[in-house]
Amino acid sequence: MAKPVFTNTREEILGLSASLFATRGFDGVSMRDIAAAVGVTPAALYYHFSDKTQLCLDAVGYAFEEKMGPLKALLDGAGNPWDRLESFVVQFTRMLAKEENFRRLIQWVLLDSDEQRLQSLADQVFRDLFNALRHLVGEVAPGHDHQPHVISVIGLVIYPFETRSVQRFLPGYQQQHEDPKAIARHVVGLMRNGLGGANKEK
Amino acid sequence: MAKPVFTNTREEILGLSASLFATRGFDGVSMRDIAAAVGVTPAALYYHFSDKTQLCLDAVGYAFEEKMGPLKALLDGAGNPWDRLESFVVQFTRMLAKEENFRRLIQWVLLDSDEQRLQSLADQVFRDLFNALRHLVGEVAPGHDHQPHVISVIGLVIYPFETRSVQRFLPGYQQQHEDPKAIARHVVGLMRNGLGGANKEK
DNA sequence: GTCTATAATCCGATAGAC
DNA sequence: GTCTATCGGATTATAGAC
Repeated sequence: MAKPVFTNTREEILGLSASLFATRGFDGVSMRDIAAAVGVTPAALYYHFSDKTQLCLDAVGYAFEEKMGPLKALLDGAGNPWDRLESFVVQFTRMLAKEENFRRLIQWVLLDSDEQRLQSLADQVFRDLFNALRHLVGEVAPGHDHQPHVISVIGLVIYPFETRSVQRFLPGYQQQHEDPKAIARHVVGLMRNGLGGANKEK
Repeated sequence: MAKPVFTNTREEILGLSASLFATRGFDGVSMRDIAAAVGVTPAALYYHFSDKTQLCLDAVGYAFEEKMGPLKALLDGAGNPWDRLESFVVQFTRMLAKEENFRRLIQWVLLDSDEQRLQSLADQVFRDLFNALRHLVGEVAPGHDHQPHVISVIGLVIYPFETRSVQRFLPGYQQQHEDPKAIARHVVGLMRNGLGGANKEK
C-alpha cells in the first residue's frame, strides 16, 4: 500500500484512503482523516466521490486490482499443476507479507454486512481469481469437490498473517514464523501430505 | 450469542454488547446503541464500566469464556491423539456454525491495532487453548515445529466461515459447503493426507 | 477543483437528582 | 442503580465563493 506516486488526485485519494481503511476500518476513519492525508479539505473529497461509502468502495476495488492483478497470470498457463499451485502459494504469501495493509483490507471486507457491496466485490475482484484457482486445484485433486479445497489453500496462506498480531504474545513464538518462505513451505507440505508430512523444521 | 437470559444487569450488558460489537465492530457501535439494546440510558452503562473501551474488553472476554470454555476440556484428557484432534475439530466447527456472531467477534479482535488490548486478550483467553492445542498437535506430528500446525488447524476450520459471506456470490457455491459436518470432514481429511487424500464427495 | 463556512446530527462522558 | 439534562467536540455533508 506504500505507493508514493499517483497520476492524479482521484487516484491519490483512493490509494491513501485504502491504506487508512485497512488500518482502522470504515467506521474508524473520518473524511477529515482522509482529507488530511491527501492534503486537501474534506469538501474537496465530495467533488470526486458522492459520499464516504462510495469512496471506500472505489478504494477497495482499486487496491484489489493493484495487488491481486499480477497474481492472476500465475494461475493460468501450462506445466505441472502441482508446480503452478506451489508457485502461486509462494507468490501469494510473498505479496501478503509485503502488503500488510492489503491483507488487513481483505479481512475488513469479509466483515462487511452489506450484501450489495459484497456482491459487487465478488463480481469485480474475487471471481476471476477464484475460478482460476478452482481450475488449478481440480487438476491436482481430481474427483474432489473443488470449493472446499480452494478455501483451504487460501486460508492456509492467509491465516498465519491474520493471527500474527496475537501470535506474538503467545508462548512458542519465533520470528521465523513470520518468514514468508517458511510459511509457503509449510503450506505446500501440508497440501501434499497433511500434518504428518509437512516440512520438518524444529 | 443468542443468550436470552441473564442473571444481572452487568452480564446482560456484556452479552448484548458482545453481539453488537460482533456485527458492527468497536467503532460501529455507540454507547447509545448498547443502552438501547439493554433498555437503559447511556448514563447507566457508566455505572458498570469506566468507559467504552473497558466495556468492549470485558464483553469480548465474557464471550470467549462462554463459547470457548467448553472446548478446552476436549483437548486435555487421554486416548488416541488423532481421535482427540478430530473431535476438537468437529466440536469447534459445530460451535462456529452455531455462533456466527462469535466467529465475527474473533475476526474483529484480530484486527485490533491496540497492542495492550491484544496482549491482555492473549493472556486471558487465547493462551490456555493455544497451549493445549499445541500439545495435542505435537502428539500427532512429533518432530515438527508445532506453531505453524496449530495455526493451520485453526485456519482450516475458521476460514470457510470467514469467507462464507462472499462465497455465496461465487460460482460453484453449494449449500452443502456451509454444513459443519462436511467442513469438519474435509479438514480432518486434509490434516491426515493433504489435498489429494481429503474426503472425496463430488 | 479546491476553498471557507456552516448546517444538522451524533459521539463519549459527566453532574447531580432520585 | 438508574434517571434527566447537558457539555464539548467530532461527524457527514452541503452551499456558495474563487
